[in-house]
Amino acid sequence: METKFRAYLIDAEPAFRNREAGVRLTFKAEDGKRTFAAFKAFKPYFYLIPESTDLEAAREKVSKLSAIVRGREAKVSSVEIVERKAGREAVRLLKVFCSSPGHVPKLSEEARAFGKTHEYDIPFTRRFVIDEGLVPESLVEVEIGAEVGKDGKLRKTVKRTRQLPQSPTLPPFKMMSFDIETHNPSGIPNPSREPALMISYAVGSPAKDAKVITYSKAGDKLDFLTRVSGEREMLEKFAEIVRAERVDLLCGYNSDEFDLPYLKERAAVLKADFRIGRGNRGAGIQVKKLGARRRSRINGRIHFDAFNAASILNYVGAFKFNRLTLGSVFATLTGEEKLDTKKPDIWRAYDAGGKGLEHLFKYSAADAIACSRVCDFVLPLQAELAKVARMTLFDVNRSTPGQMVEGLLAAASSQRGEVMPNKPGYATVQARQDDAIQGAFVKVPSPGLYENIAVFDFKSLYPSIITSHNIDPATINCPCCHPDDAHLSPTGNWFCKKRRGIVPETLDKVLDERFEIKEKMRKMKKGTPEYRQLDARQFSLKILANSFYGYLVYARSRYYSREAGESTTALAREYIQKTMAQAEKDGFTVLYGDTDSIFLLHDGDKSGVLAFQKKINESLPGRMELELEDFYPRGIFVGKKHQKEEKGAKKKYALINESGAIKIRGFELVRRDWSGVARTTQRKVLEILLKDGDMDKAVKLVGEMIAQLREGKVPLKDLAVTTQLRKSAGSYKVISPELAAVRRARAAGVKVGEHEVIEYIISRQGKTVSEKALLFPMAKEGDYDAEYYVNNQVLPAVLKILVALGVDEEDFKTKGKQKGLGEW
DNA sequence: TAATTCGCTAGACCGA
DNA sequence: TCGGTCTAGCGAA
Repeated sequence: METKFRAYLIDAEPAFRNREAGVRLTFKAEDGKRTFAAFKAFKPYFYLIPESTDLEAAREKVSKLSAIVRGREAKVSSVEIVERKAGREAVRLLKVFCSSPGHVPKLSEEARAFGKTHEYDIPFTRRFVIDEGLVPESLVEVEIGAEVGKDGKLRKTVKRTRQLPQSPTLPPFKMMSFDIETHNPSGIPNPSREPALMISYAVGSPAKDAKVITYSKAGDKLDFLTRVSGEREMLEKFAEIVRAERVDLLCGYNSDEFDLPYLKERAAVLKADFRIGRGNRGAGIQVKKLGARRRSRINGRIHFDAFNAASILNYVGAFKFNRLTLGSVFATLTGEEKLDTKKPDIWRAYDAGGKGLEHLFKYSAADAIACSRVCDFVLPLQAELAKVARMTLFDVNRSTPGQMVEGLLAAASSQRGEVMPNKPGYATVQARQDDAIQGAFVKVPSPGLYENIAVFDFKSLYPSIITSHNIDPATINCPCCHPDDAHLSPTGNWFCKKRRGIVPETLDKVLDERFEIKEKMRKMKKGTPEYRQLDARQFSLKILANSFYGYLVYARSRYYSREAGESTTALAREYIQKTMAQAEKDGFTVLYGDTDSIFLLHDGDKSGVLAFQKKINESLPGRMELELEDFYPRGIFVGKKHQKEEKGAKKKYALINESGAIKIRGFELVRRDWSGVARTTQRKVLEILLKDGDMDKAVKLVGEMIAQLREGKVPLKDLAVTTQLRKSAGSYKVISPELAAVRRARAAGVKVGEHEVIEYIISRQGKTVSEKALLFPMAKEGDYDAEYYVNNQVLPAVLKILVALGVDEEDFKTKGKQKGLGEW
């Protein structure tokens, strides 16, 4: 029996058959109807560059290597002599095969006695995907054969795979989201003793409704409940549903760390039949420690943790979430509110029963739906990241940007016939972290109100510098080029003009593809599934492109080069400063600039501005390009807090464009660690000044706000300051207001987790700000220190703006008094 | 085992 | 009580 067809390769796991190493590949048929897995044999290996020039002799010795791995003998299975490039050199070296992926670490360590080892730490399935030329989560042609095993059963084997041209489509996964609620009066989840109370789930994408499995007898009017007789039955029911629905992708929120490990342990405690995976392999959940976190794999299905996706996207700046809770992420992505409940209320509501418990059922169902919606949002992006980085969706969902860039470079290295550089050891990492690389140039602005501003920025500045100057750890100061005839950097280093480095070459491809996609998208109808997937693809390429510079100077990078990094930023500073100088020469006033942007004052004649842009672009090398961001009729810059001079504050400005859209950066109003009252007042003042330029109106508004504060009318939610304790509460040197508030709350018995994002207000009780700080849940409506909010929040936020626009500070305060607003 | 540096600001802390 | 310095957090790019 042999069949050939087209299917999506959706997962790859290490596997064995008849003691032979290989991978278990999971495919989803192109029409979405069938999911199936098959085995393909694949031998793990590593490279050895022997010290001795006698390769044959080295090969003899290495083939006899053995080691003890977990009490058993591990032997080298075979050794080949191959040719690869390492750095600038072409070398002949040994490719050492082992019989199990688990033997590679030990055997490569033994092999170090004979020379330098490489690529011994490339994850096995990633190695397979690259060597086989496959792109995970995309369509492949696959030939499946069947053979009869020793036990007489028929087993599917992958005979051959062929990668098909990539198209941006999401594999037709059968999706299911889920969420659990647990009983934890102590505040700390304890799966060995405390039961899981309910499991909610939602099937499909988009999921229409959620169901809740429970063994509670309450809530008989709720039609979305599935009742079972006990906790064990609940677990078994859930596993049964996952199997019956033939789920490919099970999505949770923080389920790597919480839900799945919890269920796994409950199943063990209760001896439940919890076969949630595919195949007959026990519970089917494997929980592995991954640094400080855990990751949970389900055999034969993709476990997708939307929390991981949200936190990475937040980290790289693709999205900005206030908090990484499901509710907050859901609200930011969909603009909707989710039914909420406080954590301690869960077990209380459950124990109390009645209405509270009904609310809890609804809350749990809402969580499953919210999780499903978040997943719908981030999944296309993660799938495209997986394709670009050549990792499975499961892996990419747990990867940092650094690991994704590394995945991409690993594939490029193999294609170029190179051996990858090794990861640095502990001492090297430490040394690399010692002193910082000089970064960007930021021009000091002068405070004031300006008219006719044009803003330019260099398109993908660092990536375009890297590709246009061939910046790479292996092209730096090459012996084949004379510095005068190479790409020269202000640091004195030069980069080869004859051979392309792996970093610029790979980055170039990423940028080229993104450009092509954006071009294609311009001609398409927006909102179609195809358009959305293309958008996800271009976005994932953007994220990756922007991570290359970071990877070059990241201490754990395989392609680290301090000099290459320094050259990138030095060139960036040079380009922006030269462009600014040219602008001045051409009669413009340069207002401001930060890293890759330039703010010019012009006389209202846009053609002059465009002519300047054209001239600059003609002088730029490679793919470097100066883009016109927008024209702004008005803009405001302010002074620094403690500075009498005329110098302005960097990274702080407000602009209004010709259609009236306002762009604000750096001001207190964009910062969560300022109160709502200060932020809204500042926003309104800026809007008035940018739109109507009416200073009296702005001043009046401030006065009104102050009066309201003093009358005690402002609600607590507008007074809360949000911040995070980024260290453990015990390790602080200085007791800040937020720390004091957390300590007070804990002393009163309120649970506050480490590193939690918290909100606090400044009450009237106490002398210093710290003494007055109270966590939001402990504060009482009306009990706030009005003078603090006037003098330390509202006034500092607006004064600098008013002063920058010519208001005299003393005069302003006197006027305030005359209008009967009290003293400040 | 989360790419980087630059910059602003607060409130605490400390010594005179 | 003051003014300078330090610690810490968040945002721009």
